[in-house]
Amino acid sequence: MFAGMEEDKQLGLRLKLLRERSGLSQRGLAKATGVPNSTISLIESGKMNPSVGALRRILDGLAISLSEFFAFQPEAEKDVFYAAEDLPEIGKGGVSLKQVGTSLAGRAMMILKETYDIGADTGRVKYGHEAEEGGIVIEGRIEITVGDRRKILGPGDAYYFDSRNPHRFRQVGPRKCVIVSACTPPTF
Amino acid sequence: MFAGMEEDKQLGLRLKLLRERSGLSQRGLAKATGVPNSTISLIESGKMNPSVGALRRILDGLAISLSEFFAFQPEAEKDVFYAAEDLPEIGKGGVSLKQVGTSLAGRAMMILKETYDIGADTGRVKYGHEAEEGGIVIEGRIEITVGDRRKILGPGDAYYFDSRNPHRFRQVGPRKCVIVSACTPPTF
DNA sequence: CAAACATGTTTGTTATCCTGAACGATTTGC
DNA sequence: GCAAATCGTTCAGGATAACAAACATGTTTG
Repeated sequence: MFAGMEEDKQLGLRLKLLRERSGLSQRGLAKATGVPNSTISLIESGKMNPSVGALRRILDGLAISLSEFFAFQPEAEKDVFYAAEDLPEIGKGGVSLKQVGTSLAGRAMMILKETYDIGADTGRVKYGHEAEEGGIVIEGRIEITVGDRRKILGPGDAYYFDSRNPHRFRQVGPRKCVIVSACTPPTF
Repeated sequence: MFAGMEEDKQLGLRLKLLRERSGLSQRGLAKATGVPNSTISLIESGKMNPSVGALRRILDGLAISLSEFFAFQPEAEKDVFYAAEDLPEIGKGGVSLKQVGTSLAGRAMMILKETYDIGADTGRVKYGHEAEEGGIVIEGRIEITVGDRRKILGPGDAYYFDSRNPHRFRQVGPRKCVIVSACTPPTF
């Protein structure tokens, strides 16, 4: 036995739902993808933890990308309003990120309220992450480095860049820095 | 050898970038997740096609969901800083919109700093195109109506909705309201 | 310089994914 | 009514992912 049995069950149910939605049987999907029906059965019943490659081949037959598959939420209730204290918070090393929405799943973008403590520094980030990213400084000052460009921004100043560029955020000055930013996942 | 070698290379590269972004070594991530460093090495170098479960355990250590991971795409180019006074401003009836970026062209989203004077009201707005819109209240209070839902938000509170729904923003309380928001542009 | 540490890589061994084939249970056709 | 077809499931096997330990190469430290 292995650890992630519960997660495998969920993954299987998700696949089953998507397969049935497209009107295919396990064998039909097997034929379309070259993956044996037994594999599909085991995955759907949560008895197997598939490899990414196998899952990809199966999803190809459903014309679904891995990104879409994992973003898919059968019963996703999309909230509209979020109280300040309910925003999920991600903290690491003097940087606090408050995230609008519980997850990127099904969202065109993620909005963050970022708080940088005195001296906080994201470190030199060799490579970027999401697709595009921008924001406005609310209070305090921050030094932002994007590629070979560097600038110190204060309240009201803004930035917008392709976040696949290497970038670094470093708080400067006597008070903490607050930024509201947004970043987008690529459609892929 | 197996078929999806190229895909595994990309997957590995992606993981490597994300790991390095968070400043962890292979061994550091291994320790944080319980997954051996050798496994991480093999995955990153594209020599292995990991199971979903293993990948999930690894990504847990990076605080990244599978959904976010597969939505991630490396590449690069384009960046800009904007001084507060250079932000293009659109004003109409007590509402001031400061727009990050001079043009929407080629941008995945538009970021706005919205200032609502006392009593300002957008009236009912409905976008024809498919778009999403969200934001965080910085100061003051505002009543937001989306479809049949209505709520008054204060500093730190947030919202996110499909902007095809009719929506309305109305300042309330004794002081002007400032919001930083983001919305997706029309898909041309 | 040498010892100690850190990094990513490679090597066996074990666990398990993946497969083709066989199995019961329904449904369809004549 | 009895094949024939279709459905999802289960079962041994070869293939390979996952693991622990050793390896190679810097980098830091005394």
